[in-house]
Amino acid sequence: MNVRTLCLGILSFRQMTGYDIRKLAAEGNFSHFCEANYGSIYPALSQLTKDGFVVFTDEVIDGKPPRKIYSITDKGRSYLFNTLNKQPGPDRFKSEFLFYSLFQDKMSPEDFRKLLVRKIAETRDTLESLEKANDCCDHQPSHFALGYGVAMNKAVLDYLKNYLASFDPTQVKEADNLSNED
Amino acid sequence: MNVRTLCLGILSFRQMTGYDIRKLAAEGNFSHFCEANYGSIYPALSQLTKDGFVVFTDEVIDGKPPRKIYSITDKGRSYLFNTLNKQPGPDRFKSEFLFYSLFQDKMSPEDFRKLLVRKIAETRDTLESLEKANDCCDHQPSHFALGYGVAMNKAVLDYLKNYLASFDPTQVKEADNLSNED
DNA sequence: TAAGTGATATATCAAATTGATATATCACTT
DNA sequence: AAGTGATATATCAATTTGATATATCACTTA
Repeated sequence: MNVRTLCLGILSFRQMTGYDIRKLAAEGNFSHFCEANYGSIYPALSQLTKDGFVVFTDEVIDGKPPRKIYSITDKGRSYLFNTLNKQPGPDRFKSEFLFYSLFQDKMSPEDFRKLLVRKIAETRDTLESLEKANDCCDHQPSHFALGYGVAMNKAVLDYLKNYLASFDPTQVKEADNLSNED
Repeated sequence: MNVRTLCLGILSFRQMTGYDIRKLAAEGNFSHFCEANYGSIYPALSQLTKDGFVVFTDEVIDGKPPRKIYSITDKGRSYLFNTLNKQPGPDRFKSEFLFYSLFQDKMSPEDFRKLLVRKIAETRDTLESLEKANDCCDHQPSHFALGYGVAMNKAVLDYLKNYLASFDPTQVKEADNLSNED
């Protein structure tokens, strides 16, 4: 699925700017299972406009930066639902952390432990943000996807904590106290 | 982490051809947490050769296609371990399936159920392959990463099965009988 | 009040990567 | 003898990433 279809899908929920789409797809709840940046979103919107799948209105309000507000058209909607009838491709998971873990025996135990502790903190933060989002939108379309993310991250967090505990039981607390933001 | 580092890491375990690397990174056990294709691997190997991080020997055996067997150099090894000292980037997860799930209320229940059943079969196949791989290589460097994948896919499988059950209890068996290979 | 920071907003571009395709040989089956 | 599938290298258009440029506004802080 390319960025054009992603934009079309997001615009099917409500009209918005390219900036808004990027926020959803790189920071918001959508970002847990899709990704897109300005460099692909703006060209995608241009192409979709050319194809008649979306239209935009220039909003020029005095004292605000001008915006292009994109809306999906009937043609775009029917193209989207046609795409959605095809089978989705497989999930894709990339983890630099797991690649690093292959070299555990080339690192000092100290270094690997640090890696684990950081990953635990990161996973816990992700999990918390997913749970929070899931509580807020009980009947939203994203409820199922958020629950999927919660289940996945819970399992990963357990696995990591258990591994750290078997590695060194005194260190589980360290991860609990480390915020991921530093 | 780019494909050059990926190749370097894989070559640090043993010498092999570009074709072998691609198999690991697109089909083998490595493919569960990293990805690369010919189009990025061969250019990466050229660059690594230019940089002196790897060397290759031309193997020309009569009655076999000629191969370039790449090995990591000391310079390459030290560059790799230097890279591994940096912090790994965050995991990346992309799921076309979850994106599709956002449009559940735009689909017929029948269509969404089919989507679920297929995903369950796919996840079960992935899980089985990970468990099998993990059993074979108890003390391999990939043991931790495979366990991570097992934990993740188990949780996802449970979540999907529970959702399907709540959706329609008679259909859980259908997923159990459906092979993913069709 | 001036300066600085961070959010909003659009846009572009080099570099990296994907996904497909081309080419060729060998092993195996039909 | 023909066809299929695995081994093996290589290229390329299209897509995507990640960074950067530009500009305005809101807010804080010195």
